[in-house]
Amino acid sequence: MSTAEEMTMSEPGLACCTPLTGTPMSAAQAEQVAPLLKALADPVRLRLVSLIAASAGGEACVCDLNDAFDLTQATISHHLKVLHSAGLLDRDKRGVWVYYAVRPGALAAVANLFDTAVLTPA
Amino acid sequence: MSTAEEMTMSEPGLACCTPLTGTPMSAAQAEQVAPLLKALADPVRLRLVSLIAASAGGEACVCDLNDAFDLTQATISHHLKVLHSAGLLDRDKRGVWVYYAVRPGALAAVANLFDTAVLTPA
DNA sequence: TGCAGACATCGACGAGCGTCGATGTGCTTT
DNA sequence: AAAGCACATCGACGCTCGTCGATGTCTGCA
Repeated sequence: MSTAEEMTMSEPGLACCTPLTGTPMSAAQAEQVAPLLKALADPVRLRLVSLIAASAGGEACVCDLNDAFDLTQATISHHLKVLHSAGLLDRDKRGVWVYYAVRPGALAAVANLFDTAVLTPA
Repeated sequence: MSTAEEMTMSEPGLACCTPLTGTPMSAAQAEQVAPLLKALADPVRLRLVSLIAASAGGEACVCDLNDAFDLTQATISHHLKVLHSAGLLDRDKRGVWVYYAVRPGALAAVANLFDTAVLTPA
């Protein structure tokens, strides 16, 4: 899987070289964060997370979420599985119904990434 | 685009209904934010933004970025175009070299989305 | 015991994405 | 004017993704 083994970064004497002032994100760190963002980078999944977070108790059952979209139940179930696999949603089965809840701190971690991490220049 | 006309699946008197306490994200808003996240949801692009932000002056030229990856120059150019088209990067051509800079406030806007928006339950 | 509802899984299809080599464009130097 | 460099663009390839209909699994009720 891991293909890269990069070194050669700087050649002295070139005019276009921009020195690094901060510490950029490592390749391993990027490969770890990207799936989180990829899980959120979909209009339907974004609305799903929003709907769940805006529900009472921070949780919602699938039947409610299903009615909020013009999509098949199979598709909604797929999107919920993606969000759950990414660690963004918690799954709780109660009887016939399944309740999904936003995992505490999951979204805050994403926000923190763009707030205090190496991504923000100033 | 819109394929289905959904049938009303809701029957009154069901136990699984979860009332909304907050205001969830609208479909239009989700369609507007998703491309931003989709542009960031790639390990290479994440590192590109990080490298640019960590560079002196918050900008870096393509030749430097190109050396940081084991990828073709065409691929790096493609990723930079994606980030630029998404409004995350500013492009500035100086002579032969092209400098990319993180658009001010772009990442803060994403962070703000997960901080104060309807996505955070508590 | 059997049936109906809620949700997950499966296989399939079209569309989009990441990557590449090759080529084009524009600037600089000789 | 010609050559060389930096970067963008162009097809093309394989792979992944979003969506669907069909089917499977489990629960609760008659």
